[in-house]
Amino acid sequence: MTPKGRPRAFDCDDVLRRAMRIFWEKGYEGTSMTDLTTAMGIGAPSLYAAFGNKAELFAAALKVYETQIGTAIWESLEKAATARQAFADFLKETALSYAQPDQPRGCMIALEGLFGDADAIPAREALRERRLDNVRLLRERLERGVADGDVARGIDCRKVADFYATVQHGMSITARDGASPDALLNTADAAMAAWETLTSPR
Amino acid sequence: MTPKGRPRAFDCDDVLRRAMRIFWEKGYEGTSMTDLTTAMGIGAPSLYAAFGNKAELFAAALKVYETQIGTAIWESLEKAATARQAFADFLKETALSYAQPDQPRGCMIALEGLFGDADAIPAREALRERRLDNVRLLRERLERGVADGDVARGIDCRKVADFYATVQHGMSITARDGASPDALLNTADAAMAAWETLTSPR
DNA sequence: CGGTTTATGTATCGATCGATATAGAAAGGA
DNA sequence: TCCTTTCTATATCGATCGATACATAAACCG
Repeated sequence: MTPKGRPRAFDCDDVLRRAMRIFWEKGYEGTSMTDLTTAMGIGAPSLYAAFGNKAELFAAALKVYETQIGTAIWESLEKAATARQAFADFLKETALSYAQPDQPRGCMIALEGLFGDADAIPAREALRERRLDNVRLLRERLERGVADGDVARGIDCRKVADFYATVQHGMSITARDGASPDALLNTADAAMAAWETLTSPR
Repeated sequence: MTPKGRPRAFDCDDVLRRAMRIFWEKGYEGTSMTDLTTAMGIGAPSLYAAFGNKAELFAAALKVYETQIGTAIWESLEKAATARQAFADFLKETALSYAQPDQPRGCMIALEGLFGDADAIPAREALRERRLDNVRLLRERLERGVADGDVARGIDCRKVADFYATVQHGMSITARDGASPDALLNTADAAMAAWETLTSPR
Protein backbone atom coordinates (compact mmCIF):
# COMPACT_ATOMS: atom_id res chain seq x y z
CA MET A 1 0.00 0.00 0.00
CA THR A 2 1.27 3.41 -0.95
CA PRO A 3 1.19 6.01 1.80
CA LYS A 4 -1.04 9.04 1.54
CA GLY A 5 0.20 12.49 0.61
CA ARG A 6 3.02 13.69 -1.54
CA PRO A 7 5.75 11.09 -1.83
CA ARG A 8 9.36 11.70 -0.83
CA ALA A 9 11.61 12.95 -3.60
CA PHE A 10 14.64 11.10 -2.21
CA ASP A 11 15.65 7.61 -1.15
CA CYS A 12 15.85 7.52 2.62
CA ASP A 13 18.60 4.88 2.80
CA ASP A 14 20.65 6.62 0.15
CA VAL A 15 20.71 10.04 1.81
CA LEU A 16 21.35 8.39 5.17
CA ARG A 17 24.44 6.73 3.73
CA ARG A 18 25.62 10.12 2.52
CA ALA A 19 25.06 11.60 5.96
CA MET A 20 26.99 8.74 7.54
CA ARG A 21 29.88 9.43 5.24
CA ILE A 22 29.99 13.11 6.18
CA PHE A 23 29.85 12.38 9.92
CA TRP A 24 32.57 9.78 9.47
CA GLU A 25 34.78 12.23 7.64
CA LYS A 26 34.23 15.45 9.56
CA GLY A 27 32.98 14.28 12.95
CA TYR A 28 29.78 15.20 14.73
CA GLU A 29 30.80 18.67 15.85
CA GLY A 30 32.63 19.40 12.61
CA THR A 31 29.57 18.64 10.52
CA SER A 32 27.00 21.42 10.04
CA MET A 33 23.45 21.00 8.89
CA THR A 34 24.46 22.84 5.73
CA ASP A 35 27.15 20.22 5.12
CA LEU A 36 24.51 17.54 5.55
CA THR A 37 21.77 19.04 3.41
CA THR A 38 24.32 19.73 0.67
CA ALA A 39 25.76 16.22 0.71
CA MET A 40 22.35 14.61 1.03
CA GLY A 41 20.87 16.78 -1.71
CA ILE A 42 17.74 17.65 0.26
CA GLY A 43 16.39 20.71 2.04
CA ALA A 44 16.55 21.22 5.75
CA PRO A 45 12.81 20.69 6.38
CA SER A 46 12.95 17.36 4.55
CA LEU A 47 15.90 16.33 6.68
CA TYR A 48 14.19 17.21 9.94
CA ALA A 49 10.91 15.59 8.87
CA ALA A 50 12.67 12.36 7.99
CA PHE A 51 15.28 12.06 10.75
CA GLY A 52 14.22 14.33 13.63
CA ASN A 53 17.29 16.38 14.44
CA LYS A 54 21.07 16.30 14.14
CA ALA A 55 21.56 13.96 17.09
CA GLU A 56 18.97 11.47 15.85
CA LEU A 57 20.39 11.64 12.34
CA PHE A 58 23.79 10.82 13.75
CA ALA A 59 22.40 7.88 15.69
CA ALA A 60 20.77 6.56 12.50
CA ALA A 61 24.00 7.10 10.55
CA LEU A 62 25.88 5.23 13.24
CA LYS A 63 23.62 2.21 12.81
CA VAL A 64 24.21 2.31 9.07
CA TYR A 65 27.93 2.41 9.69
CA GLU A 66 27.74 -0.61 11.93
CA THR A 67 25.73 -2.71 9.51
CA GLN A 68 27.47 -1.64 6.31
CA ILE A 69 31.08 -1.01 7.33
CA GLY A 70 31.74 -2.55 10.71
CA THR A 71 30.32 -5.99 10.15
CA ALA A 72 33.05 -7.33 7.85
CA ILE A 73 35.65 -6.92 10.56
CA TRP A 74 33.65 -8.57 13.29
CA GLU A 75 32.36 -11.38 11.13
CA SER A 76 35.94 -12.46 10.59
CA LEU A 77 36.22 -12.91 14.33
CA GLU A 78 33.58 -15.64 14.34
CA LYS A 79 34.45 -17.43 11.13
CA ALA A 80 37.94 -18.67 11.93
CA ALA A 81 38.37 -22.06 13.52
CA THR A 82 40.85 -21.04 16.19
CA ALA A 83 41.08 -17.97 18.38
CA ARG A 84 44.52 -17.21 17.04
CA GLN A 85 43.34 -17.27 13.43
CA ALA A 86 40.30 -15.25 14.41
CA PHE A 87 42.40 -12.48 15.96
CA ALA A 88 44.82 -12.50 13.03
CA ASP A 89 41.94 -12.19 10.56
CA PHE A 90 40.31 -9.57 12.71
CA LEU A 91 43.42 -7.40 12.66
CA LYS A 92 44.00 -7.99 8.97
CA GLU A 93 40.45 -6.98 8.09
CA THR A 94 40.83 -3.93 10.30
CA ALA A 95 44.03 -2.89 8.52
CA LEU A 96 42.48 -3.27 5.07
CA SER A 97 39.25 -1.54 6.03
CA TYR A 98 40.90 1.41 7.79
CA ALA A 99 43.14 2.27 4.83
CA GLN A 100 40.54 1.80 2.12
CA PRO A 101 41.20 4.53 -0.46
CA ASP A 102 37.56 5.26 -1.35
CA GLN A 103 36.33 5.97 2.16
CA PRO A 104 37.35 7.98 5.23
CA ARG A 105 40.30 6.53 7.11
CA GLY A 106 39.88 4.73 10.38
CA CYS A 107 36.78 3.79 12.31
CA MET A 108 33.89 6.13 12.95
CA ILE A 109 33.11 4.45 16.27
CA ALA A 110 36.67 4.54 17.53
CA LEU A 111 37.36 8.17 16.60
CA GLU A 112 34.09 9.82 17.47
CA GLY A 113 32.84 11.07 20.82
CA LEU A 114 36.18 11.26 22.60
CA PHE A 115 35.91 14.90 23.62
CA GLY A 116 33.57 16.87 25.82
CA ASP A 117 30.60 15.68 27.79
CA ALA A 118 27.38 13.98 26.78
CA ASP A 119 25.94 17.42 26.22
CA ALA A 120 28.35 18.19 23.40
CA ILE A 121 27.86 14.89 21.59
CA PRO A 122 24.59 13.17 22.49
CA ALA A 123 25.83 9.84 21.12
CA ARG A 124 28.98 9.94 23.23
CA GLU A 125 27.77 7.31 25.66
CA ALA A 126 26.44 5.12 22.86
CA LEU A 127 29.81 5.30 21.13
CA ARG A 128 31.65 4.43 24.31
CA GLU A 129 29.38 1.45 24.87
CA ARG A 130 30.01 0.27 21.31
CA ARG A 131 33.74 0.39 21.93
CA LEU A 132 33.36 -1.50 25.20
CA ASP A 133 31.10 -4.00 23.42
CA ASN A 134 33.88 -4.62 20.95
CA VAL A 135 36.33 -5.37 23.74
CA ARG A 136 33.80 -7.80 25.12
CA LEU A 137 33.47 -9.53 21.75
CA LEU A 138 37.22 -10.05 21.66
CA ARG A 139 37.23 -11.44 25.18
CA GLU A 140 34.35 -13.80 24.43
CA ARG A 141 36.14 -15.07 21.35
CA LEU A 142 39.16 -15.79 23.52
CA GLU A 143 37.03 -17.59 26.08
CA ARG A 144 35.55 -19.64 23.27
CA GLY A 145 39.09 -20.52 22.28
CA VAL A 146 39.69 -21.74 25.79
CA ALA A 147 36.51 -23.78 25.67
CA ASP A 148 37.44 -25.12 22.23
CA GLY A 149 40.82 -26.11 23.55
CA ASP A 150 42.93 -24.02 21.15
CA VAL A 151 43.81 -21.53 23.89
CA ALA A 152 45.43 -22.59 27.15
CA ARG A 153 43.40 -22.38 30.31
CA GLY A 154 44.28 -19.81 32.94
CA ILE A 155 45.31 -17.01 30.65
CA ASP A 156 44.10 -13.47 31.32
CA CYS A 157 41.44 -13.10 28.65
CA ARG A 158 40.58 -9.58 29.70
CA LYS A 159 44.17 -8.43 29.40
CA VAL A 160 44.61 -9.97 25.96
CA ALA A 161 41.30 -8.58 24.72
CA ASP A 162 42.13 -5.11 26.07
CA PHE A 163 45.45 -5.23 24.29
CA TYR A 164 44.08 -6.14 20.88
CA ALA A 165 41.22 -3.69 21.21
CA THR A 166 43.73 -0.98 22.00
CA VAL A 167 45.77 -1.92 18.94
CA GLN A 168 42.65 -1.60 16.83
CA HIS A 169 41.85 1.77 18.36
CA GLY A 170 45.34 2.96 17.59
CA MET A 171 45.07 1.81 14.00
CA SER A 172 42.25 4.31 13.48
CA ILE A 173 44.53 7.18 14.47
CA THR A 174 47.48 5.83 12.52
CA ALA A 175 45.21 5.38 9.51
CA ARG A 176 43.98 8.96 9.77
CA ASP A 177 47.57 10.11 9.57
CA GLY A 178 47.83 8.45 6.18
CA ALA A 179 49.32 5.04 6.92
CA SER A 180 49.30 2.69 3.91
CA PRO A 181 47.48 -0.63 3.97
CA ASP A 182 50.88 -2.33 4.13
CA ALA A 183 51.92 -0.30 7.15
CA LEU A 184 48.72 -1.22 8.98
CA LEU A 185 49.12 -4.87 7.97
CA ASN A 186 52.62 -4.76 9.40
CA THR A 187 51.22 -3.45 12.66
CA ALA A 188 48.60 -6.19 12.66
CA ASP A 189 51.36 -8.73 12.12
CA ALA A 190 53.46 -7.20 14.88
CA ALA A 191 50.54 -7.39 17.30
CA MET A 192 50.14 -11.07 16.52
CA ALA A 193 53.80 -11.58 17.44
CA ALA A 194 52.67 -11.24 21.04
CA TRP A 195 50.12 -14.03 20.73
CA GLU A 196 52.29 -16.96 21.75
CA THR A 197 53.53 -15.27 24.89
CA LEU A 198 50.12 -13.88 25.81
CA THR A 199 48.35 -17.21 25.44
CA SER A 200 50.93 -19.47 26.97
CA PRO A 201 49.92 -20.76 30.41
CA ARG A 202 51.22 -18.70 33.29
CA MET B 1 62.72 46.96 33.24
CA THR B 2 59.00 47.19 33.78
CA PRO B 3 56.98 47.75 30.60
CA LYS B 4 55.03 50.92 30.08
CA GLY B 5 51.26 51.19 30.49
CA ARG B 6 48.79 49.37 32.68
CA PRO B 7 50.15 45.99 33.74
CA ARG B 8 48.35 42.72 33.03
CA ALA B 9 46.02 41.59 35.77
CA PHE B 10 46.75 37.90 35.09
CA ASP B 11 49.71 35.57 34.80
CA CYS B 12 50.20 34.67 31.17
CA ASP B 13 51.60 31.18 31.80
CA ASP B 14 48.91 30.39 34.33
CA VAL B 15 45.96 31.25 32.11
CA LEU B 16 47.64 29.47 29.21
CA ARG B 17 47.83 26.30 31.28
CA ARG B 18 44.11 26.65 32.00
CA ALA B 19 43.38 27.05 28.29
CA MET B 20 45.49 23.98 27.52
CA ARG B 21 43.48 21.98 29.99
CA ILE B 22 40.17 23.02 28.41
CA PHE B 23 41.35 22.22 24.88
CA TRP B 24 42.68 18.87 26.12
CA GLU B 25 39.37 18.04 27.74
CA LYS B 26 36.85 19.34 25.20
CA GLY B 27 38.80 19.47 21.97
CA TYR B 28 39.39 22.41 19.66
CA GLU B 29 35.96 22.48 18.06
CA GLY B 30 34.20 21.65 21.32
CA THR B 31 35.79 24.58 23.12
CA SER B 32 34.14 27.99 22.79
CA MET B 33 35.72 31.31 23.55
CA THR B 34 33.25 31.60 26.43
CA ASP B 35 34.59 28.32 27.82
CA LEU B 36 38.07 29.72 27.56
CA THR B 37 37.47 33.16 29.05
CA THR B 38 35.55 31.55 31.91
CA ALA B 39 38.24 28.99 32.67
CA MET B 40 41.04 31.49 32.24
CA GLY B 41 39.29 34.11 34.33
CA ILE B 42 39.89 36.95 31.88
CA GLY B 43 37.81 38.95 29.44
CA ALA B 44 37.72 38.28 25.73
CA PRO B 45 39.70 41.43 24.76
CA SER B 46 42.48 40.46 27.16
CA LEU B 47 42.58 37.00 25.63
CA TYR B 48 42.81 38.29 22.08
CA ALA B 49 45.39 40.92 23.02
CA ALA B 50 47.60 38.34 24.67
CA PHE B 51 47.22 35.34 22.34
CA GLY B 52 45.89 36.59 19.00
CA ASN B 53 42.95 34.35 18.23
CA LYS B 54 41.56 30.90 18.98
CA ALA B 55 43.90 29.09 16.60
CA GLU B 56 47.02 30.82 17.93
CA LEU B 57 45.91 30.21 21.50
CA PHE B 58 45.54 26.53 20.69
CA ALA B 59 49.00 26.43 19.16
CA ALA B 60 50.43 28.04 22.30
CA ALA B 61 48.48 25.62 24.50
CA LEU B 62 49.83 22.74 22.44
CA LYS B 63 53.39 23.83 23.15
CA VAL B 64 52.62 24.01 26.84
CA TYR B 65 51.20 20.50 26.67
CA GLU B 66 54.34 19.22 25.01
CA THR B 67 56.71 20.77 27.51
CA GLN B 68 54.69 20.13 30.65
CA ILE B 69 52.88 16.85 30.00
CA GLY B 70 54.45 15.07 27.06
CA THR B 71 58.09 15.28 28.04
CA ALA B 72 58.00 12.73 30.87
CA ILE B 73 56.99 9.98 28.48
CA TRP B 74 59.58 10.75 25.86
CA GLU B 75 62.38 11.33 28.32
CA SER B 76 61.98 7.75 29.49
CA LEU B 77 62.76 6.66 25.96
CA GLU B 78 66.25 8.12 26.11
CA LYS B 79 67.16 7.31 29.70
CA ALA B 80 67.10 3.52 29.59
CA ALA B 81 70.26 1.64 28.70
CA THR B 82 68.72 -0.77 26.21
CA ALA B 83 66.08 -0.31 23.55
CA ARG B 84 63.91 -2.95 25.15
CA GLN B 85 63.96 -1.24 28.53
CA ALA B 86 63.37 2.09 26.80
CA PHE B 87 60.23 0.85 25.06
CA ALA B 88 58.98 -0.84 28.23
CA ASP B 89 59.47 2.36 30.22
CA PHE B 90 57.93 4.40 27.44
CA LEU B 91 54.75 2.31 27.47
CA LYS B 92 54.63 2.23 31.25
CA GLU B 93 54.94 6.01 31.48
CA THR B 94 52.26 6.33 28.83
CA ALA B 95 49.89 4.09 30.77
CA LEU B 96 50.40 6.00 34.00
CA SER B 97 50.13 9.40 32.36
CA TYR B 98 47.01 8.61 30.32
CA ALA B 99 45.02 7.39 33.30
CA GLN B 100 46.10 10.10 35.73
CA PRO B 101 43.03 10.92 37.82
CA ASP B 102 43.62 14.68 38.11
CA GLN B 103 43.86 15.42 34.42
CA PRO B 104 42.01 14.64 31.18
CA ARG B 105 42.45 11.07 29.98
CA GLY B 106 44.67 10.21 27.04
CA CYS B 107 46.95 12.38 24.96
CA MET B 108 45.96 15.75 23.56
CA ILE B 109 48.20 15.26 20.55
CA ALA B 110 46.93 11.81 19.72
CA LEU B 111 43.24 12.62 20.05
CA GLU B 112 43.04 16.06 18.51
CA GLY B 113 42.78 17.03 14.86
CA LEU B 114 41.58 13.71 13.49
CA PHE B 115 38.47 15.06 11.80
CA GLY B 116 37.81 17.50 9.01
CA ASP B 117 40.27 19.44 6.93
CA ALA B 118 42.90 21.98 7.84
CA ASP B 119 40.23 24.63 7.59
CA ALA B 120 38.27 23.18 10.49
CA ILE B 121 41.25 22.81 12.81
CA PRO B 122 44.18 25.04 11.83
CA ALA B 123 46.61 22.97 13.91
CA ARG B 124 45.58 19.74 12.24
CA GLU B 125 48.76 19.49 10.18
CA ALA B 126 50.91 20.44 13.15
CA LEU B 127 49.29 17.72 15.21
CA ARG B 128 49.78 15.15 12.50
CA GLU B 129 53.44 16.07 12.23
CA ARG B 130 53.85 15.73 15.98
CA ARG B 131 52.41 12.25 15.82
CA LEU B 132 54.69 11.32 12.95
CA ASP B 133 57.62 12.84 14.83
CA ASN B 134 56.83 10.52 17.71
CA VAL B 135 56.95 7.50 15.44
CA ARG B 136 60.31 8.71 14.21
CA LEU B 137 61.59 9.03 17.77
CA LEU B 138 60.65 5.42 18.41
CA ARG B 139 62.37 4.27 15.23
CA GLU B 140 65.52 6.23 16.05
CA ARG B 141 65.63 4.70 19.52
CA LEU B 142 65.43 1.29 17.91
CA GLU B 143 68.19 2.13 15.48
CA ARG B 144 70.28 3.30 18.38
CA GLY B 145 69.66 -0.08 19.98
CA VAL B 146 70.98 -1.72 16.84
CA ALA B 147 74.04 0.53 16.92
CA ASP B 148 74.51 -0.16 20.63
CA GLY B 149 74.31 -3.87 19.97
CA ASP B 150 71.30 -4.63 22.18
CA VAL B 151 69.01 -5.07 19.17
CA ALA B 152 69.77 -7.52 16.39
CA ARG B 153 70.76 -6.16 13.00
CA GLY B 154 68.39 -6.56 10.09
CA ILE B 155 65.12 -6.09 11.93
CA ASP B 156 62.39 -3.86 10.48
CA CYS B 157 62.74 -0.80 12.69
CA ARG B 158 59.95 1.04 10.92
CA LYS B 159 57.51 -1.80 11.44
CA VAL B 160 58.33 -2.12 15.12
CA ALA B 161 58.15 1.64 15.66
CA ASP B 162 54.82 1.84 13.82
CA PHE B 163 53.45 -0.91 16.01
CA TYR B 164 54.39 0.64 19.33
CA ALA B 165 53.25 4.07 18.18
CA THR B 166 49.90 2.57 17.24
CA VAL B 167 49.62 0.93 20.65
CA GLN B 168 50.25 4.28 22.25
CA HIS B 169 47.64 5.93 20.04
CA GLY B 170 45.14 3.27 21.03
CA MET B 171 45.84 3.79 24.70
CA SER B 172 44.55 7.35 24.38
CA ILE B 173 41.18 6.08 23.20
CA THR B 174 41.06 3.25 25.71
CA ALA B 175 41.97 5.72 28.46
CA ARG B 176 39.18 8.07 27.39
CA ASP B 177 36.75 5.21 27.82
CA GLY B 178 37.76 5.02 31.46
CA ALA B 179 40.42 2.31 31.55
CA SER B 180 42.18 2.04 34.89
CA PRO B 181 45.94 2.54 35.23
CA ASP B 182 46.24 -1.20 35.80
CA ALA B 183 44.37 -2.00 32.61
CA LEU B 184 46.65 0.28 30.60
CA LEU B 185 49.72 -1.18 32.30
CA ASN B 186 48.48 -4.62 31.32
CA THR B 187 48.20 -3.48 27.72
CA ALA B 188 51.70 -2.03 27.90
CA ASP B 189 52.93 -5.35 29.23
CA ALA B 190 51.08 -7.25 26.52
CA ALA B 191 52.66 -5.08 23.84
CA MET B 192 56.09 -5.85 25.22
CA ALA B 193 55.29 -9.55 24.87
CA ALA B 194 55.85 -9.06 21.15
CA TRP B 195 59.33 -7.65 21.65
CA GLU B 196 61.35 -10.86 21.47
CA THR B 197 59.70 -11.98 18.24
CA LEU B 198 59.83 -8.52 16.68
CA THR B 199 63.50 -7.99 17.44
CA SER B 200 64.81 -11.44 16.68
CA PRO B 201 66.82 -11.60 13.43
CA ARG B 202 64.81 -12.63 10.37
C1' DC C 1 -13.28 18.07 -9.88
C1' DG C 2 -12.48 19.65 -4.72
C1' DG C 3 -10.59 17.90 -0.19
C1' DT C 4 -7.05 15.81 2.53
C1' DT C 5 -2.48 14.64 3.45
C1' DT C 6 2.32 14.82 3.20
C1' DA C 7 6.72 16.73 1.18
C1' DT C 8 9.31 20.55 -0.71
C1' DG C 9 11.49 25.34 -1.23
C1' DT C 10 12.19 29.81 0.54
C1' DA C 11 12.98 32.62 3.95
C1' DT C 12 14.03 33.17 8.50
C1' DC C 13 14.02 32.27 13.54
C1' DG C 14 16.68 32.91 18.26
C1' DA C 15 21.10 31.37 20.03
C1' DT C 16 25.70 31.06 19.83
C1' DC C 17 29.97 31.35 17.32
C1' DG C 18 34.65 33.94 17.08
C1' DA C 19 36.15 38.48 17.26
C1' DT C 20 36.01 43.92 18.26
C1' DA C 21 34.75 48.96 19.06
C1' DT C 22 34.73 51.87 22.60
C1' DA C 23 35.33 54.03 26.89
C1' DG C 24 37.43 54.05 31.20
C1' DA C 25 41.13 52.39 34.56
C1' DA C 26 45.99 51.76 35.97
C1' DA C 27 50.64 52.18 35.35
C1' DG C 28 55.23 55.19 34.04
C1' DG C 29 57.41 59.59 32.49
C1' DA C 30 57.40 64.58 32.03
C1' DT D 1 49.59 67.02 37.67
C1' DC D 2 48.92 65.91 32.89
C1' DC D 3 50.21 62.93 28.96
C1' DT D 4 51.10 58.69 26.91
C1' DT D 5 50.69 53.90 26.92
C1' DT D 6 48.69 49.62 27.87
C1' DC D 7 45.15 46.78 29.75
C1' DT D 8 40.27 45.84 31.31
C1' DA D 9 35.03 45.71 31.19
C1' DT D 10 30.82 46.24 28.73
C1' DA D 11 28.41 45.87 24.95
C1' DT D 12 28.03 44.34 20.56
C1' DC D 13 29.46 43.08 15.79
C1' DG D 14 28.45 40.01 11.42
C1' DA D 15 28.43 35.09 10.49
C1' DT D 16 26.97 30.78 11.29
C1' DC D 17 24.81 27.41 14.24
C1' DG D 18 20.65 24.07 14.59
C1' DA D 19 15.94 24.27 13.76
C1' DT D 20 11.08 26.09 11.80
C1' DA D 21 6.97 28.91 9.80
C1' DC D 22 4.85 29.36 5.92
C1' DA D 23 3.12 28.86 1.41
C1' DT D 24 3.18 25.82 -2.45
C1' DA D 25 3.45 21.35 -4.92
C1' DA D 26 2.32 16.54 -5.58
C1' DA D 27 0.24 12.51 -4.41
C1' DC D 28 -4.52 9.77 -3.02
C1' DC D 29 -9.58 9.68 -2.14
C1' DG D 30 -14.26 10.82 -2.97
